[in-house]
Amino acid sequence: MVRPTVHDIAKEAGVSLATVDRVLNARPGVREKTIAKVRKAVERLGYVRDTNAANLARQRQYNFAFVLPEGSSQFANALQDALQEAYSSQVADRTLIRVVRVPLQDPHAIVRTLRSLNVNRLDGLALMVPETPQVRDAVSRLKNSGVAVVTLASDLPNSRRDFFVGVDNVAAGRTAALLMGRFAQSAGEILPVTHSLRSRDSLERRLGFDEVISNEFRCLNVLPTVESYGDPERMTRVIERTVAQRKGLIGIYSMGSGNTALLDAIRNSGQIDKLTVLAHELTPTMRHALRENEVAAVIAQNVGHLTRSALRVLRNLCDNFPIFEAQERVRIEVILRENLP
Amino acid sequence: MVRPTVHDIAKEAGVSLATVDRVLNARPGVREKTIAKVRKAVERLGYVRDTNAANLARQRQYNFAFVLPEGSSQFANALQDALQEAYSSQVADRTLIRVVRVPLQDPHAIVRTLRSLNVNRLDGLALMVPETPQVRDAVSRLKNSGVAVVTLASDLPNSRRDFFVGVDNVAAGRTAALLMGRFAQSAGEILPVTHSLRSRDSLERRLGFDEVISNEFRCLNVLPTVESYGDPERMTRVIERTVAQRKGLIGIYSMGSGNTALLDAIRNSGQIDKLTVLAHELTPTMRHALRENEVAAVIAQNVGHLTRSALRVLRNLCDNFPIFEAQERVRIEVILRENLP
DNA sequence: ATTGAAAAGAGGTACGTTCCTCAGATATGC
DNA sequence: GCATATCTGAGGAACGTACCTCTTTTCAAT
Repeated sequence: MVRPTVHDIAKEAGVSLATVDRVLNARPGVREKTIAKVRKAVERLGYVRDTNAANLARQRQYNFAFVLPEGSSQFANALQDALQEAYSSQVADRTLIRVVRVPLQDPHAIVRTLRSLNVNRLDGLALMVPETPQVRDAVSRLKNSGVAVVTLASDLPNSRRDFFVGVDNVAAGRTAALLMGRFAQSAGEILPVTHSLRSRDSLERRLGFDEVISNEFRCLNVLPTVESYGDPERMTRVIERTVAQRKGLIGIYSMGSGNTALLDAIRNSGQIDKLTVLAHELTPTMRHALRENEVAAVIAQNVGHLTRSALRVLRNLCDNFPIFEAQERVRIEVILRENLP
Repeated sequence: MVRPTVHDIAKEAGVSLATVDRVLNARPGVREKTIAKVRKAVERLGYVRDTNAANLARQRQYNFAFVLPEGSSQFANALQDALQEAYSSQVADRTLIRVVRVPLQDPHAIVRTLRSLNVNRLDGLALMVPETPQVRDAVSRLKNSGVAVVTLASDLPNSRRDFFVGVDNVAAGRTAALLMGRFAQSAGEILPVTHSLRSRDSLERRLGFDEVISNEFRCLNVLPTVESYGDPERMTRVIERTVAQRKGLIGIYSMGSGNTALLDAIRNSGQIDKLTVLAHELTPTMRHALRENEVAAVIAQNVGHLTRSALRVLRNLCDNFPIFEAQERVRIEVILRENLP
């Protein structure tokens, strides 16, 4: 009982191999009746296409680019590492990946980069940048050139992007709130921090966080969000001032990047072991802070899943295949000191 | 810049294609120096074997069996579903999987099942059963017949099994303890429950749990473990009695299966919203309980990962390939109401 | 120098699919 | 009935690797 091949189908349907091939690959030039015959034979024999052989023969090359934030972003570094790993394993076979890093705070530089991509040599693009009108336009241009576009981790909901790969950030914020509420041993104030609320992910997390806190943990009071705009010194100043002045402060919720500076500031305030600190993304900094009990929990998304999902979606978009949304839903992971991977 | 092939390696190393093939597939008949030459060429060119072509040419068929607990185990059902899914996707191609369910409480039935496996038609076995001397012997027999054996979710550490696929259950217990300690709003007693401490996973979780509670949460007192031995009525009786009598009870930690009966019992006690309940494995029962706020958190392992990992490990064992332990380390997931997948 | 085993080369076929060409068949419109 | 367009058939060449046989080379021990 071996697996049937296209040859078996051809014999069973009483047609030639070429016709079977045309039917299986939905190429034109076959009558409806003949198509039905082949379909029946496929069903009767339980034929399943051998994807190994198909991929080998097809020799399809996917050219993808990943545009990620530049420099100090540990999360982006982790993503790039995951891509490298996908590349050297079989996950990314027949796909060429180019990673471009762009400065987060400079929308024009981002757009320049997006413009510089050679759309003739590009099948798909994965994008992790803040939402600005210029970026939306650039995405529109790429879509017009027939490039598949997915947003990664941070969505651009009003752009023409094809798909968003990443966690539901509202739910991530809700998860953070639930943890904050349950961990808190008394009433008090919570300070939300991020590099910028222009980043869609931060904004959505804040929404989710507020929702749960205001519905279920009335004794907690969420302060206005502190934005650092990627400036460590600004972060340090604001945190030190707030911690010193706000005597009712019991927790800090970091919704974006820049956690290294944030943690340093909290440490300097001398209050780190009195505060419940929650943050996102499992970077080396957060890993260390978890071990030291400085951070209560980290809400993370698995960068390996993220990259694999992005690649899968981009490939399917290129081939006009359907996307199985359930499979692409990235999980919200809760990392504590004891389940650090 | 296309991917290099074996031909390119042969040219680069200055040897013939046959020699490259011998080196890549670890066949004998090549001098150390030549092996080194080929290895260098592989590295210089960044050669990665095209697994599509390799699998196509190899025509290898793997025959695997999965022995899982019978009947009511929702976790085992989830595992079987995950296997089915792996089977119908490309994850399990060229592998034949047979699933056998055995009664957990009957070591002799388990051994009978293991004996009934035709070792000539079997390349590998994944096993999820409690640890008994008879099972250890059966594993030994299978190993003598050249069958690769991995334990799944629940380990058999003193057997001759090749590998354990599953979470570090001590760490899972520690994670539960950390959550229990942080969630608890006052001092009090914690009741640990399981179907049987003979199950290696329950035992280890209890160890990890006690470690963290006794080191860090002195105000919590862990009671002796209640064992239900798979009997729902016994479970109901014991739980109802304990909840009624122990006024200081603030939490319940379920380390094993049988959570449906456990939850029913707690519900009947009328104390469910005063108790912090933690349990393992994300079954439909637990999913519902999380949504209803009856359970604070579930510590889970991803059954998809588990099965994929088991398959990968079994295949590598069959081919005498190395196992990348880091990749096979299954994560301990913390599931709350808000990050339910 | 001769021998012999180990090492390396040369060349081939096979895996199942894709995709191509070219020829022959069938249907359609006039 | 004939031209024309549309289907279908036949055959074959790839894709990259595995694995086979049969030679030839290498190199150390005699």
